[in-house]
Parts: sequence; C-alpha cells; structure tokens
Amino acid sequence: MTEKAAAKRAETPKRGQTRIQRQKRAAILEAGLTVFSEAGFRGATLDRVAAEAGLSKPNLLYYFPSKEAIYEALLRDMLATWLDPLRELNPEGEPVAELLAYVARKLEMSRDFPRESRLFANEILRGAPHMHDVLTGELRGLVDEIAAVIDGWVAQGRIAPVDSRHLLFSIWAQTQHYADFDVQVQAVLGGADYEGASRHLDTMFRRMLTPG
Amino acid sequence: MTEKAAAKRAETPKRGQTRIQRQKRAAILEAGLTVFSEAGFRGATLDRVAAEAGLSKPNLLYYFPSKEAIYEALLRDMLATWLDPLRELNPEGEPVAELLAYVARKLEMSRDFPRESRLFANEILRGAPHMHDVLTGELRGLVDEIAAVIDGWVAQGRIAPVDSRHLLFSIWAQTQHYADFDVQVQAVLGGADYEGASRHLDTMFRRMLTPG
Amino acid sequence: MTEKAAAKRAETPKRGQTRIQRQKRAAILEAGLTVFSEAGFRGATLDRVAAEAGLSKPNLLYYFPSKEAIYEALLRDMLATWLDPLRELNPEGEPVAELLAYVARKLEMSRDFPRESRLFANEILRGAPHMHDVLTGELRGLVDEIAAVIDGWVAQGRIAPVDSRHLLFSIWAQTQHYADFDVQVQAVLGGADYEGASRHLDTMFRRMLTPG
Amino acid sequence: MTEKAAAKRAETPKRGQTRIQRQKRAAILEAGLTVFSEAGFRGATLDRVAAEAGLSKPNLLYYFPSKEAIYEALLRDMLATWLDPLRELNPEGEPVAELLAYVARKLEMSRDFPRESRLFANEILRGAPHMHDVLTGELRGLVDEIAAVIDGWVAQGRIAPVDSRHLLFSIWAQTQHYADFDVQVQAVLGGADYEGASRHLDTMFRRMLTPG
DNA sequence: GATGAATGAGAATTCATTCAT
DNA sequence: AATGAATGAATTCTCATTCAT
Repeated sequence: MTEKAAAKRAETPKRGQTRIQRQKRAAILEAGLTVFSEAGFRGATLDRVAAEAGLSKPNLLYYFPSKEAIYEALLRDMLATWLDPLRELNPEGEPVAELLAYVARKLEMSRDFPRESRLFANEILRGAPHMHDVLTGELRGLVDEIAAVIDGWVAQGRIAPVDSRHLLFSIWAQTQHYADFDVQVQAVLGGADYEGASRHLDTMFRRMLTPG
Repeated sequence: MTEKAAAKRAETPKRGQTRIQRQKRAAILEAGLTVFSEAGFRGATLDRVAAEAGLSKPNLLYYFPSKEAIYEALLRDMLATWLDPLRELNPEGEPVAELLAYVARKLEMSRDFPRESRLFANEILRGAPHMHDVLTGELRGLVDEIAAVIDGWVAQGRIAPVDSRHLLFSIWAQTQHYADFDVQVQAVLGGADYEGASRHLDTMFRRMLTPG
Repeated sequence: MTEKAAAKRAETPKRGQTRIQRQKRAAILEAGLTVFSEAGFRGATLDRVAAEAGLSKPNLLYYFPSKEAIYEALLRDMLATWLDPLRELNPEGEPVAELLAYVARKLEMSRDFPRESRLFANEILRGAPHMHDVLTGELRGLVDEIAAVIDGWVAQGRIAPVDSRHLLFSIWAQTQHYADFDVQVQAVLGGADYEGASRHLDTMFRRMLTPG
Repeated sequence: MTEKAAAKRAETPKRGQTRIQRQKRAAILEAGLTVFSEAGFRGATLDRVAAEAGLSKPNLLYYFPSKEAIYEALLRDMLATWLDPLRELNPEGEPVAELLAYVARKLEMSRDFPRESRLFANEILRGAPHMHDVLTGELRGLVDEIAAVIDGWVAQGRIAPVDSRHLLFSIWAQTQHYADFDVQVQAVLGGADYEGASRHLDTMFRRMLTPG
C-alpha cells in the first residue's frame, strides 16, 4: 500500500462510511457543537442545528437517529481530546515545568475550543446526565494516576506540599473559566486577554508549586 | 406602631404587598431557584415550579407575569447578595488577610448557596442574555474599585505583584467550581470535601499573595 | 343523606372529577371508540379523535396523557361489559336454554355495540399487545369456570356431547362475525339481517346441543 | 421450445418479466404479507417490508409503485385462492359430505395460511376500502350460486333446513376464527388445537345438516 | 385570589416517496 | 436494477400563556 493510501485510510474515522456521509456527519457535529454549547441540550432545537448545518431537519435525522444521538456523539468526541493534556503530563519530567506546561495547554484549549468547554460545563452543571459513568470511571481513574505522580513529587520535595486532587480542580476551574465565563471576563476587562491570563496563571501556579 | 411591626414593615421588599403575597412570592422564588438552577431556563417548566411551590400554574402566573419574570427576579435577588463578599473587602484591613477572608467567604457561599451559583453560571454560560448590563455596569464598576485597592496594595508592596482583575477571576473560578462542578468533584473524590477545598485555597492564595 | 343524593353519588364513575371532566372524558372515549374501531390504533390519529369529540388536540391531551391512554381506557371499559353475558350464564338453569340465551345476548351485543366488537377484534388480530395479560388471566379463568359447567351438563347427558371450549369459540366467532365482518355480510345479503342471523344461530346451536 | 420452457413460461403470472423480476416481486409480496398481516396497512412500514424482503426501500418501489400497490397485489393474490374451496364444492356430490369437506378445507386454510386470513380480516374490519367491489361483485355472485345449490339440497330434503347464506357465514366465521383470533384461542387453551377444532366443527356441522 | 379548562406555537420524530447517480 | 440521499407532510406531544368562573 502506498503511503498516500495509508494516510487516506488512516483519516477515515468510521469504516463503511462514504465521503458524503463523513462530510455531512461532520457538518452536523460542527453545527451541533455551536448550537448545543450556546443553548444547552434542552434549549437547542433540531431546527437550528439543521439550519446551521445547511440541511433539512429530516435529512439531519437521516444521519443521526435523534437529537440525543447528536449530543452524545459531541460529548464522546469532546472527551476523546479533553483529557489529552492531562495524559501528556510526563512523570519523568521536571515537576514544576510539567505542571505549568499542563496549565498552559489547558488554557490554550479554552481559547481554541471554547464551545467544547461550554458543552462540557453545561453537561456537568445539569448533573452530568449523559456522562456520569465517564466521570466516576475513566476520569476518576486518570485523576488517581496523576494524583499519585503529584503526591510522589511532593513526597520527594520536588514541589511544595499540595493536595494533588484539589490542585487539579484549581487548574481546571481557572483555565476553563476563561471559556465558560467569557462574557463576564470580557465585560469586566472590556475585552479578552489571554495573554494576561496566561501570565497570571503561570505566576500563580509557579508560586504555588515552587518548593522551599 | 410597635417596634416589631416597624421591623416587619421594614423588611418588606415590595410596597403594597400583603403578608400572604410576600409568602407566596417567596415560595415561588424558592421553587424557581431549585428548578431553574437544575434545569436551566429552557429546561425548567412552570409545571415543575408550580408543583414545587405547591401552587397551581395559573396561580403562579398571578404572582409573576411570566416565566421570564420569575427568572429575572431570581437573578436580581441573587445579585443583591452575590457581590456582598466583595463589597465587604476592607481597603483599610491587612491585605493578605482581607483577600484570604474573601476567598473563604466565597467558598462558603458555594457551599451554602449552590443553587444560586449554578443559576448564575448557567446565565453566564448562555452569554448572559438577562444580565449583560449588570456585568458591564455594576459588576465592572465594583471590580474597578476593588482592583484599584489591590493595585494599591501591590504598589505598596503589601502583597506580591499580581494582576488584580485576573486574581479576582482566580478566586471566583476556584470557589464557584465547587458548586458548579459539584458532580465532577464528587465523582473524582468520592464525595464532597469542603474542608480540603478550604485548606487548599487558603494555601494557594497565601503563597500567591504573601510578599517577598 | 337523601336517597337522591346517594343515587347521584353512586353514578359518579370516578371520584374527584368534576361534571365537565366526566362529560369531556366521555366525549373523548365516545369519539375514540368510533375512530379506533374504524382505523385501528395506528391508523387512528388524535386529530380525528379531537375533531370527532369537538375538542382541540391539546385539550384532548389535557384529559388523557397520550393516545395510548385513550386506547387503553377504551379497552378497559369494553372489557368491563364484554364478558358480562358469559357471567350471566346460570349453572342452575336449563342447559340448552341457557346456552341459547347466551348466544342471543352475544348477538345482540354485536348488533348494539359493533364498534366495541371491532375494537376488540382489531386488538386480537394485532396479537393483543395491550391485552395479553387479560386473555391469559381473567378470560382464561372465566372460560375454565364455564367450561366446567358445560362439561358437567354433558356428563349428565343434559346436552349433546361437545367440546366446551371450542363451543365457546363457535359462539364468539359466529356472533361477533356479524359486527366484525359487517361489510361482507351486507355485501352478500344486500343489507343487514339480524333477524335471519338470530334464527339461524338459534337453529344451529339447538341442533348442536339438544341431546339424543 | 422445450416443454420445460413452455411450462416455465406458462407459470409466468405477468408477461414481460424476467425471472429475476418475478423472484423479487415474489419476495416483496411474501414480506409484505407478513408485515401487512401483522401490522395492518397503516401500521406496516415500507422499511419493515424492505428489510424483510432483503431489499432497499427505493428498490422495493422500483418493483411496486407504492405501498398501496403492494397491498392491493396481496389482496388480489389472496382472493385468487381464497374462494377456491368454495368453488370446489360439487353440486353433484353428496350434500352433507360436500359441505363438511368444505368446512375442513377452510379450516386447513386457516391453519396453513393464517397471514392471508388476517390480511383479509383486517381489510374487512376496516370497511373493505380496497375490496368493496369484489365483495358486491365476484363474491356475491359466487355466494348466490352456491346458495342456490344448497337451497336445492334443502328443497330435496337432502340436508336439514337451513338458511344457506347464514350457513356460509357460520362456516367462514368459525374456521377463520382459528387464524384471526389465534392469540385468544391459544391464551384460553394454553396452545393451538387444530385437531380439536377440526373434530368440533365436523360434529357441529354434521348435527346441523344431517336431515331428519 | 384561586383554579379548571383551553389553546397556539412549537418540538421531535416518522414515513412514503422522489431524486440522482 | 440498485441504492444513498433527501424531503414534505404528517403525527404525537409539550408548554407558556390565557380564559372563565
């Protein structure tokens, strides 16, 4: 097989789908992300999603069986990348640098994928009706792992004493805040300021974590 | 008039209302807070609010002209106390202590008034359709004031250098997180842990703010 | 309490219902009977039922929560009287006369309540999705009882030998036929002929049952 | 042309059709019979028919122009054989034996072709919207013929006096009952019992028809 | 004040049928 | 012949709001 063919094959997200199916499904998910993240599950209407995707409503339901199916596909896709920055944290790296890099990556995600962040925030705010299993399963497992790493660093005195899980909450809360509470941030600052946010968070966590 | 009656009269929020009217309005707002904070504006139904308040739906609409009116009353009431902790920050006090006290008060509010926090979070997440003016007006003004105070403290070297506005975002994000993302927190920790959160945030902001 | 008041109370079918509720519910059931018996469950539309009952569609759903609820109420009401003729069969009576009277009563029901008969026929034809329990429970129990009576009569030589359960099927099939297959009967005969049917069935079962 | 080819050609129901066309049409009708007899016209969906026939929906509509066309073809095919047992009744034969043989054949058809029976029952129950002409035309004509034969037998005293048309209804009602009301029969008996039905009907009609 | 009754404007979903290839 | 794609016309059901008493 040529490299090109291999690449083509590799980018196929689902087997057995034609090009047009992939395109339309992608368009629907893109539109759905916009609408669901703005309006929430209940507030979103298939009419709006269809309009946004440039499809008729029944045609939309030709690709996804229900409104809920679109929403769940969005959550699934989101989760697939949502936890990546955390997974990239290197237990062998320099602790403070690793954690600051994680903060930076998370903030970048808030800047670059604010809709995903809001979709997630909304789901959690509603009590995570579609994601409870993931939270108590996959997420908790991953957090346990990372917490162990951080606890190790603390024990070795390589970072200042800290509650590892609450530290993660601090990182999540502050970085996601810039996406989820964007209107408030902009109202207060008179505009966005990711630069300032970046510097501030770097300072904050550096002081928090630098030992001694 | 006795003092008691005067006091009673004084606490009347709206003029021209009988006691029973106030009670019913309060019951509706109480029910509305529960329902709206759980389901969001679109997800909430007057049926549920009415049921929760123990009234018939038409009777509910006798006290409030519309669903939106209930929602807006809730936002208004919430705002009235929401910014209180910030207002209580004393420019004459000891800077680090003042700010840590503010953090503590905010965290307490998350613990004691999670419904209010979620109602607010939901409104902001939706783009603050009912609150934009408040954000750019009252809130921004108050923040400007407090930021000036903090900037003064920084200039005097009484707290470590910090971006005052982003500092406020940090405080809000982390404290509200424990109310808004409660399901996630509980899923990860296996239960609530306000004690731990309190200690963690105290440590965090102490290291952040303590000068030199 | 006066007798009149007692009578009034007695005729209340459901407690806690106002007069208008009873009237509207009755009108809906009446309309539903017509529509469902003509078109079947799937073929019936709430639009038609609402029109027939002189109500708006949402108003219809104010009285019954769903299409299915109307249908099930109809089946329940129908069953309540459907088996009455069979229950009236007197084990102490003269066997042939009793059975012929039952045949006559069943035929009268077909003539007087053809919609109920068709509603039932349609439900059974579909595999009794809403009534299976009743068939294997209440109906089977009642049939067992009556079959025992008939078997006793056979054993005593008071009627000619006969399979009691298949005899009941014969009665049901032939009497209900005049309601369920009415169009066919009328097409063949050029009109209805309950008189003739009555005489025919009387003859038929008399010859079948008269001993010796 | 070989005899075989001629035979093959002879059995072609429609001219101008290739073998594959006939096969597909047959598969569709077979699937349609299953689906329509189970769900009725309105309850049946082309999706189910297509799935059952192993075709795509558009391909199905390549062979039949519409849902109704399939349904009508089914009714037509069914009718072609439905009345055969009646036509086979031999006016020259021994009257009682002929009629009992007819009863037996009809019962066999109920056992062997219950889907056809239910399809027919459903159509009649709905008021025969697709078959009214057949009922008042072909069917009535055939019944008139047979009734004349039976009336002749009665006049000759070769069978007991009976209303010939109601006698036919009796036969149809009782035999078809075992197909159309199968669920009920099985619920009451705890299973099918064509043996018993056969003996019962033989007894019944023998007593009914045997003269003097 | 209170409530039973009613409704118009959606909203999600289904389904026969058509289109394009 | 065959099928993936598309759609218009229902159809059930929801819900904020109004009416009438």
